Amino acid sequence: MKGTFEPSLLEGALYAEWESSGHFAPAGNGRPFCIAIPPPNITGRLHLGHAFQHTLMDALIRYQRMKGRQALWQMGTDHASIATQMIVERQLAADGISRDAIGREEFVNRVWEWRDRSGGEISQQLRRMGSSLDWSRDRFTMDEGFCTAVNEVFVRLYEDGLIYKRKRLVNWDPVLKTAVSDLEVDNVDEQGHLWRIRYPLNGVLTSSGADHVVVATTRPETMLGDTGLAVHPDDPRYRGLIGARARLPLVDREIPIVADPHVDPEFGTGCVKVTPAHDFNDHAVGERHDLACINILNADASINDNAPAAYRGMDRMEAREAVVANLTRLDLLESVEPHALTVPRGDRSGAVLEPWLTDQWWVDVKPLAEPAIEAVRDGRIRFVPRQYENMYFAWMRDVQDWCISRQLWWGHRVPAWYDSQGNVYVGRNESEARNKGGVPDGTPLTQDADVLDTWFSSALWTFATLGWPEQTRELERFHPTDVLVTGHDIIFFWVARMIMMTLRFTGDVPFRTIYTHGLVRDAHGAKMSKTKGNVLDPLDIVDGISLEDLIAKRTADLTQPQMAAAIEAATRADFPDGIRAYGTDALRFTYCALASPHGRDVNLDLGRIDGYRNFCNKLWNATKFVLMHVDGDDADSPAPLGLADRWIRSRARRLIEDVERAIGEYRFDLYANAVHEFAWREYCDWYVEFTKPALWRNEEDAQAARAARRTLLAILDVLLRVAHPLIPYITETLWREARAASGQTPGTIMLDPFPQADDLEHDAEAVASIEWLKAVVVGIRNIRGEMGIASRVGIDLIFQAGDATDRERLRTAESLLRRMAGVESITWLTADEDAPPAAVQVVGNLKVLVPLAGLIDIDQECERLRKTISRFERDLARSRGKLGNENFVTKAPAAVVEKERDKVRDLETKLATMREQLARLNAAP
RNA sequence: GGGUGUUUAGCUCAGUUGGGAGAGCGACGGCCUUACAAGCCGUAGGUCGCAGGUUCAAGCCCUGCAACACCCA
Repeated sequence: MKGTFEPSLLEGALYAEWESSGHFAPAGNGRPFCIAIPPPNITGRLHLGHAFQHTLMDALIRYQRMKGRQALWQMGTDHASIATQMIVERQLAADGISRDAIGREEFVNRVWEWRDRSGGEISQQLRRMGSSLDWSRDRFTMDEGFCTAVNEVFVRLYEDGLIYKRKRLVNWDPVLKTAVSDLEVDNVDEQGHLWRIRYPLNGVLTSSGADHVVVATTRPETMLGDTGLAVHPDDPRYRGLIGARARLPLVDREIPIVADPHVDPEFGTGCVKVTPAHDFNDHAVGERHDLACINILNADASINDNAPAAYRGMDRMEAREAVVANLTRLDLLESVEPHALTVPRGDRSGAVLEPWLTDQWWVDVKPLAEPAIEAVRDGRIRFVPRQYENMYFAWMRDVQDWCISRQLWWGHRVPAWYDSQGNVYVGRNESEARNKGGVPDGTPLTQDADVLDTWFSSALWTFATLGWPEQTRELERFHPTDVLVTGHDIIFFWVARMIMMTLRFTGDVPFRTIYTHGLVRDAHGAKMSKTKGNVLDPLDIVDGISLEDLIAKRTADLTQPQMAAAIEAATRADFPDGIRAYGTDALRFTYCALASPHGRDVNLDLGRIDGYRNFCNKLWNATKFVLMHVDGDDADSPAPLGLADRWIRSRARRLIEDVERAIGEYRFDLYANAVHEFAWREYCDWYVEFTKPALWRNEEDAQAARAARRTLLAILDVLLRVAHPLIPYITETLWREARAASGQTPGTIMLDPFPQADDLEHDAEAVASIEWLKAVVVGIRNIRGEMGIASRVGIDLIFQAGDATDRERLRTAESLLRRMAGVESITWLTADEDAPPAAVQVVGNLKVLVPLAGLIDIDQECERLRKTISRFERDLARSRGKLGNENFVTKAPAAVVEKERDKVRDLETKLATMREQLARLNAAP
């Protein structure tokens, strides 16, 4: 094995080979295991959040594949109706083309062209992350089969009365000129104003004798559509006015004053204007009191002809100024003051949304929600972590009807047709609609112009990707899928709707477990956004990027170009040297290590990635070491295992057990930590060092050397396979080298069985002996470190006291001890023999003495001893205190009490030894 | 306003039916020890947000408060 660890040299070629060999497709006869990828939008590039999610899914898939299951990771992409249409429109606009100019058909063609270009980029990024997706089954939410599924679902829900068309208030985006669902509304706290306006009364006076009432509003322009005033029925200020009439200023319309218990007497003056056509609450009030509903807005939120001529054609904000100016002129404006309010904005366009009365298609969600709630309640679907279940229940219990039509061109067109009288015919296609409606062939029908909400199609994801509505083999085999890995931000958008639709149409759940992870944030915990200029492309971490390129990337195409300077400064501060090439494995390992059990957000810190890249390097070098010593002959010639060999096998067994448990609980952090800890702290730091004496004395003890070589190789093999789901590239590379070195023809680690704990025996005696040895070695190193004894200086070690076990352990481990602690000679004294002045460590009943002569400063050692003694004294006092407490002794479990007694005995022994040693040193010349 | 979560070492975070406070990074000191300086050896550092309560025993359970984050209205 040559060279150093260089991720870029091994990743690309390996993936291409895996893919072309067909290893990503499910194979074998094992129990099926399936994950459907949350389909990335075709709109853009993968971000760090995707990469995080895909790492976790790939780890699960690779693990299950190695466990022998038929593992399918279903690939696919989402057409992302609004987002995609916006992007393509923007690109056309840059060329001076408007969507209206080229027409619907041509526009949709352009989007398909764009999708064919852009979709490839996403797949390349997914491949670079090592994702073992089954590309041969790639799906798209607008491919032919998916369109069939969408129409099928629409028609069946319509026939069951769960889809209906109705004129209702919707959230209207006046920039995109489409309805959006409640979930697509961002409620943003903003600073605005509260205007108090006088509405003259018609023939009555208020209780205080005024000829008008004052109405407070944050949106004065909507008064053009007012059709009433409302007060609380118990509000004494207005009791006499209920049923009376007021005159609407500027419009000169007579409007009634009604009493409604939903009016908040505390807000403003306690008397509110009612605009049923432009406010959800007012709409409800209007319906309760039979008030007229006057729409004053056009689709672009300009004022329409239902308003007085003076305002027609004005934008709503312009109209607001005009209304306020005119009220002022008429002396009807009592006051205006700053006021904090919540403004509804479209999550895509950012535009202020208007409640607007339009014809839309709706899903009656309640009947779908009940079985979906039940599926989670009875445990057929499990959330990990658990707490998201509450959020899910809360939302589902109070779920509102879902507006699924969008006034867009890109998406699934609503499968409904109209004749010239406006009668509607719903069918899987035009001819079915015509037949079912009994419409003669000669009568022209026009299809509904609207498309469906993107989430309507993605709600069918798990079963439509497997072939539904046809009853395919894949559907039978892989559905329900096993686990959904997703962010908590789309539980309502997507997860809940998948559960509802899947239960309805397959009679089963879409998945058994929902693993929700947090969002990936930057190292400071800030949400990544293009506007803030703190986004990172996962591939820039994999491949590295220079500072200047990163700045250029972050400041390109900004919607707010004035931010460029600040973004550049922040980028320079965070990445003074740009980003080095960490490789995919290091990034993946970092993601797993940071995947917390609480599903909370992940702050991605380059320092962490750096550490895990070093870990990959460590694996590389460890393998290099092993292969330097291995020769193919060992494979078939067993040799009795030495102490260290038996110890590391016991440890490897525990590694497998720990990892199995961790992945079963979706504890990717524990998985990563277990691998890291074992590979570095046990295999490299101790076991590799233990083998060196044997390897170097090959001539004298060929058996021991062979046992060491075989164990080095066997455990490396286990380690690489255990780590493979996390870090696929380097493990595949090293595993092949290792297999080749032992004379085997390697296939792929991907399909090699995951190690089984039962193939490795636990040897309690070996573990105890090595733990003893480590305690002695660490004790000596501690003295070396604190006394500044260089490692090249050999030590003439003295053991004193101790028992037969200590002697036996020294006998079996002496050569290891000499090597690990730099020991020249070992002398064993009985407890009553005189030892020369020395620094001491106590291991059980055994004193480990490092003689001072020429090496150690007596005062320094005394100081060290005093420190240790006082620490032990504190511990001892606390333990004695506990044991002195009768309640503790009688009420605590016997095991706990006994443990405390052991501790006291141990501390007493150590303290006695150290005090004696201290006295001796103090007496020394 | 309602809900959920978080608060542990300088930083990022673990802490598994309540039983001796941990890791990584960073800091400090020492090492070019024949796999690895992307390394090796060692050291320091915490009133576990605050105040109560339950218990022989609380980072963990209960109550209240504070700060922060997110979801919903």
